[in-house]
Amino acid sequence: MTKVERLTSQKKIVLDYLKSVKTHPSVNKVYLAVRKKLPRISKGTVYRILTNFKNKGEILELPCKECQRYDGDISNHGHFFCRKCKEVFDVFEDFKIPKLKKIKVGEINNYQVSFYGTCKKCKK
Amino acid sequence: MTKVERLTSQKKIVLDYLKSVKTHPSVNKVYLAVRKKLPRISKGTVYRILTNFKNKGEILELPCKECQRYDGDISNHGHFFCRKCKEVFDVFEDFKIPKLKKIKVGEINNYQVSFYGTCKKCKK
DNA sequence: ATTAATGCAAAGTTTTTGCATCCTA
DNA sequence: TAGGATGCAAAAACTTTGCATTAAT
Repeated sequence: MTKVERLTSQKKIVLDYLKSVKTHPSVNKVYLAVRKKLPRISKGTVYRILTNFKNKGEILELPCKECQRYDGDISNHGHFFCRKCKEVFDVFEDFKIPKLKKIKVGEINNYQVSFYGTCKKCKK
Repeated sequence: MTKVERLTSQKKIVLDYLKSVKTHPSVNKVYLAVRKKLPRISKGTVYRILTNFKNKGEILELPCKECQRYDGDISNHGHFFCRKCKEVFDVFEDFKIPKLKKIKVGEINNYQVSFYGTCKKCKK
């Protein structure tokens, strides 16, 4: 028998919160916000729910603060992250990012394009 | 007197390693690799050196595994990360990523474009 | 000789996990 | 009422930091 996922009030409230907000909250921010409605929720649950929604593609995890991998090649190329095997591949296909040094929000030093999906090996 | 940075053998070997390799090693991978040449190097030093090179723009930190912020808006838009105030902004400017469902390395589910720089407020 | 950088170990932080209990389907 | 999800707390994992010592300039 295949496992059937349940919709709990914790999940509903976390998702409502994320969908209602225009900021990009951290795990802790989500925890603090949700706790106003569900004072007994635990951080472990918030972690589990966020991971769950992320895996289903209902929310995005942003590539920001701490990132665990480094690249000595700082030339202009993208990265492909395989969700299955966690491998990282370079992407040299050309994608046109406008050479805007300044966009509305501020001045750009550099940018990165990250692709997520399944690599050829895992696809088989 | 302004502080003058020194070039140590630890820094040289870490950078050589990152520039010589086509993979995207984690902090721990770097540590293990470099330790073959410098058996007494500590992990703390590797962290310090990687942060140092990253800040100088000599290496890239990739937006991969765990990232601390989430976005309930999964529509197609980019993000701008201010290096100063750590704020995150949405970027709705249009950048043309080819609608390739399959590129050489695998099948894409989604992608993100991340910009790094200084936001207007911090620029002043 | 100065003093920046390292190694070490301890402290701090973040994330995961085991398990009894709760509650959705 | 079966078993997926939670709350709690402990463990694991990851990162930073203080300080004595080393070594680049």
